[in-house]
Amino acid sequence: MNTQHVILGLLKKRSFTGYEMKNLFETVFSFFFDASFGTIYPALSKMEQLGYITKESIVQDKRPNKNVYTITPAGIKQFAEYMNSPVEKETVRSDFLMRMFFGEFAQEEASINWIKEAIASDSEDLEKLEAMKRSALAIPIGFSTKLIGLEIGIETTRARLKVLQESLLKLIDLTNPNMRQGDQQ
Amino acid sequence: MNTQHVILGLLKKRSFTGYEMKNLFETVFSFFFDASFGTIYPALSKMEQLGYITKESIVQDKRPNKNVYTITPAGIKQFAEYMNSPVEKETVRSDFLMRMFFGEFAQEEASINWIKEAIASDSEDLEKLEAMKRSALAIPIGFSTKLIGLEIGIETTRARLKVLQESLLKLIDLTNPNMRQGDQQ
DNA sequence: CCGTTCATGTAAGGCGTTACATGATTCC
DNA sequence: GGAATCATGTAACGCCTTACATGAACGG
Repeated sequence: MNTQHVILGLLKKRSFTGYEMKNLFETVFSFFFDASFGTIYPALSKMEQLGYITKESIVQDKRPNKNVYTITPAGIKQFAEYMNSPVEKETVRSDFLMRMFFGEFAQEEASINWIKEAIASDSEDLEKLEAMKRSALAIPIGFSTKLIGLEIGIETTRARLKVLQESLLKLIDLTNPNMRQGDQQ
Repeated sequence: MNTQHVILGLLKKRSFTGYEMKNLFETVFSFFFDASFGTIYPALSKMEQLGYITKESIVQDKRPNKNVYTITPAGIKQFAEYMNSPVEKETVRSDFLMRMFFGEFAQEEASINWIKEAIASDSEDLEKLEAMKRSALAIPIGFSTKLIGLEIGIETTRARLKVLQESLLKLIDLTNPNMRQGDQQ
């Protein structure tokens, strides 16, 4: 799976500009995919050359002109090939977990701060995902596989948060052995 | 965080060969990092050139010769710089979740099979992670941030599995509306 | 005998990031 | 007045994947 496949999937639904695609990547896809403008625009040019998509330039006033892309039969075929290929293994790259692994080489305070940051960031993510779920359920169409990504996002983020919060308490206890419940510095 | 930083972190603990590093990436790091030989060996050459590590060639009989790498003061400094840099955002790339998102463009049977495959793969991962946790706890040193990665791996995989199993039942229900509990085909 | 482990590397190509470049409009 | 939104692109560079290349020893 690469950016081209994802773009084709989006364009199967309707036509989009590169800018709109980036917005989707930052919201609905944020949990399992990302691509920057530096990836999207060159991909669109290449796909147009390859005949998978066509470009229509739309002149706007009060706004910059925009290019709207539409999938072609060749693009539809290409997307079908992707959907028939074996599913690739999920990859995760976590600088945070790497630092937890190398925790012995960091100052205790640094580790504690990294965990606090992770909790803050995961909490934000969780809120966003829950908001997305609410809006998805507001239009009731019954169950769709589209909800699976959202559900997995929500449940795994909750699980992470729980582990992080418990770990933070344990670490603080180790760093400050004299501090007990109710104590204040 | 890139492969060089991870290698430096490993070598802070003790010296390793490229081959041994790859084993670590496949086991203890598998949940949040990966690097293939095609990444590791060129990285080691470059790091030697840059003076971050030194190479010692060891001749073995009954086994291929090997190169054991050791960190230098320059490498230690480089690693410290990494540990002082801001933590990068975690990235996930999931072909499986993308296909769930594009589920409407796949045959229902294909979606069901992908979910079954995901359940099988996650179950295997969970067993491996739990085995790793057991061996980590067998040497009791109390709490260490190293356990956080393991815990997060275990708890998020459990959360994923739960969502997947529930989703599978819902999908099968939709596909086969006449099948009820207790029915057999 | 066959698969796995041990062990290292190269080469080509694809993919992606980051920074640079531009600029009007609209909301606070 | 300043930040965000709308909107597209290039260029350089770095990183990583995949396939290729080699080959002995050992366990089942």
